[in-house]
Amino acid sequence: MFVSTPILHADLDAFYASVEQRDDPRLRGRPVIVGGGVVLAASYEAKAYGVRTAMGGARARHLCPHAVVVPPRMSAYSAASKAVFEVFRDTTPLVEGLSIDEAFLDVGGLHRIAGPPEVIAARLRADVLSRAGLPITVGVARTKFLAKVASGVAKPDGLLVVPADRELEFLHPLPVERLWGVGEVTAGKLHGLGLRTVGEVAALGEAALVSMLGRAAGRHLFALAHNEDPRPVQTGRRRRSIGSQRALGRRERSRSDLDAVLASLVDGVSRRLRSGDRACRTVVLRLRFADFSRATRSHTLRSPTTETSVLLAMARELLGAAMPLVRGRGISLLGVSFTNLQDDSPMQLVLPFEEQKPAALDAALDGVRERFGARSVTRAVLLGRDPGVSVPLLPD
DNA sequence: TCTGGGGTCCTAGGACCC
DNA sequence: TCTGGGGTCCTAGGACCC
Repeated sequence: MFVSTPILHADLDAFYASVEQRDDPRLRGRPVIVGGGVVLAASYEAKAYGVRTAMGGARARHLCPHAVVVPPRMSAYSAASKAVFEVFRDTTPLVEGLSIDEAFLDVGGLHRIAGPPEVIAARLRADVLSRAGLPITVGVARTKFLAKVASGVAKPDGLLVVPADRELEFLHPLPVERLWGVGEVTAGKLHGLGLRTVGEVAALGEAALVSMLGRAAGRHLFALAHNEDPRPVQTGRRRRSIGSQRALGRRERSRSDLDAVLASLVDGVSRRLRSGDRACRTVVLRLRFADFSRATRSHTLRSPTTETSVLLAMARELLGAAMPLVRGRGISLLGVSFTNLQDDSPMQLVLPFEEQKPAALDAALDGVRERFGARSVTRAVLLGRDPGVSVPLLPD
């Protein structure tokens, strides 16, 4: 049935809410909302009342007054995610995580030992339920894109296999919102042209889509509507940025309040940066104003760093420079993210440095760069002749 | 009834270099 | 004295996803 490699898209159902229902039997069968100010997750019992992720908490409680609202327990979700990904990796080594609660699994080559994909998928669902106690939906298709569409259609607690010879038959009647990458804005533009199904989009030319949505988005949508998606399942993809943000509400904040929030954000993200053995070159400051307009300011360092002090100084400078934007509007959110991440594996090299001259030091550092193929040196320590003496050199 | 927190990718203009 | 075309990097903004 599958001419080429079948791909599974495995997606936990209402993940945070399911973890809460698993851990507290009193919540089972009842509408559960995770998160207070805004809905982080809603159980399917709550979704039946129209409660949706990202909805304001007040509106959600209005729609479903008898819902149980629980505060998020991120560490529990993180542990649950680890357990589920273990099941994934016991199924196949070719696992590409997309987020905390979903992944692609390449099960090509497993046919002989594990059976056809629909059997592998059914067993995966049973294993996740028995080992992690969580319901999961699996979509199976020839491409990543179609597998994801299939799991979306099959939710909740479902399994849907799209046979290779019936792909367009499955895809074309679906509403355009089902397409990965079509959100509110794009759907609105398509609706404006009277296009409601994937098949209607497919009938449109690529040029028309490109002129409406831009080059990449237009081509992407055209390809997906024709079920063209050659992307392989990729293991070992690394995170490209890390960040943290904090909503500040409506209240006016003093400059020192803002600075304290900024310092705690930078401190937290820097720790995560170091614990992941990464270094950062670009610091991005994110602001949201009382009217919900947004702005970002960024700065790129000449060499990557892991030092909180350097990163905080950068963030402070960006905030200072952005203050004129704030005037009269008030800040409702402050965020910091680090991008342009590079490896900061603890590689060390000791070079003799006999000549006490700066040029010789530069040459030694160049030697380190060359040896590791590194673009920069983020930390260096001078060791004295007396082994008890060492002097750290700060990055520039 | 106001709107969280974590990410990805793309675009477009300008600086700079060859 | 005037001037092409291509490439990379940085910055700001925006759409989208879970």
